[in-house]
Amino acid sequence: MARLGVESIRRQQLIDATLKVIEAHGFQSATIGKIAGASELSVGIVSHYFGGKQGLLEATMRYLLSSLQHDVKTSMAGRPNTPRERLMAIVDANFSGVQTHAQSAKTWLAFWTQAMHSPDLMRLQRVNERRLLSNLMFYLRQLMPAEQVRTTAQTIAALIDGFWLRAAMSEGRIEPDQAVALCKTYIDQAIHVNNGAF
Amino acid sequence: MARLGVESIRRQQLIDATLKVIEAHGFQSATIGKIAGASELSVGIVSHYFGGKQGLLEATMRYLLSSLQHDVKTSMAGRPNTPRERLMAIVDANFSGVQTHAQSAKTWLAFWTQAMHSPDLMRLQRVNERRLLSNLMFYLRQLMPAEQVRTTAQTIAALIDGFWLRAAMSEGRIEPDQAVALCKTYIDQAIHVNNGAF
DNA sequence: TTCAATTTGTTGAATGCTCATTCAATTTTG
DNA sequence: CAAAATTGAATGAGCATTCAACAAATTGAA
Repeated sequence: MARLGVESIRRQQLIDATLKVIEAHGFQSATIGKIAGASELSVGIVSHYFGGKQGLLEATMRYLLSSLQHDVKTSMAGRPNTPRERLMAIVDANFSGVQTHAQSAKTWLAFWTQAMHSPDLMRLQRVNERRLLSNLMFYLRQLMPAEQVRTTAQTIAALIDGFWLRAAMSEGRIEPDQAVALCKTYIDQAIHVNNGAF
Repeated sequence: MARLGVESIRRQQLIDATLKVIEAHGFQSATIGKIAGASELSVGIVSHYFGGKQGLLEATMRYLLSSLQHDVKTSMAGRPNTPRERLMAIVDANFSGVQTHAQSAKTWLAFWTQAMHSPDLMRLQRVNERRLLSNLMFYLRQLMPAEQVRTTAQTIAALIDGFWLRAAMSEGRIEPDQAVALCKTYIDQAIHVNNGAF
């Protein structure tokens, strides 16, 4: 019965171990040996299921990105379907991972850095960035003049990234709650200002 | 005559070479060998002047941070001494490095990542962050109610970091000019909104 | 059911590579 | 010639990858 199950179980074990090791020891010293140890499997298994270390790292980033997508959907599920609420849900989702795993921002940052020298990771990163941007623009379009939409979306995206970075650098000491609050404050400001108040 | 000069010349040669190599090959593969090659010196010289690779990396980050400080001073020099102009000068300075060296954002990002697992680099990073924040707060205090100052400063700082990150990820394709413009737009919005308009 | 045969899953020692560091030898400077 | 500066081959540590050997699960014939 476990024929098809074993493979996905092992893959997830290794991805979880990778995240754990990167959080604990940093990307540079996340070796196959440590990852295998953390997963209670052997070093050889990595090549078997992922073809090598690089494959495991890419799968791990894919997992992080899809988790984020999942968080966005979950965050939107129980809320009123208004443009403003949708924007707030996106902000919440982008910081919900930090709350559960206080140090996961470290992992993101490591992947961003790594992505700059790996075409595959870079591609993943871009897809995600575009999705966030077009998501934001879709809702902003319903709240302000068309010519303000793109720049506002870019600013929100930059804000999210900036606070993530801060969260990563501060060893978890910056409160995600605060970052969320400041992002939301900016969104309300932007809606207000771009409706003739400025 | 060159007794005291040689040391500082060699140090700067090696720091320049380090920046060049990181920009070209990435932080991970910036080896002593490549750095020595780029500086046209030998591998042994690194230990001689910096005690080892880690020492060279720290010195390089110190150099980047002091360059940024220098850019801030320069940027402020020829402008009216009003709070708003000072804020704009800070924004300009934070993106002037990107303009001259299109890929230096990569180096910053690499150092940020590295800093998270090196107490010395982390300390440098924190000092710099505090300086930026208190700088911003000093001028914002003259432009808005006291209770808005800290959060506005944090938002501006996050915006700057966020756009830097974007610049780094986009392989230099995001225009620093645009980032500067959006930061400035936010500052003017914040000044406006926090003076009773919202 | 029982037990080999076969397939599937897993191990970890051996291999070979990259790299930082060291330091005796060499060159340059004063 | 003494001191300072520089070299780069030698060393050894750390690491990813490989693969022959082992273990577990599955099958099917008796």
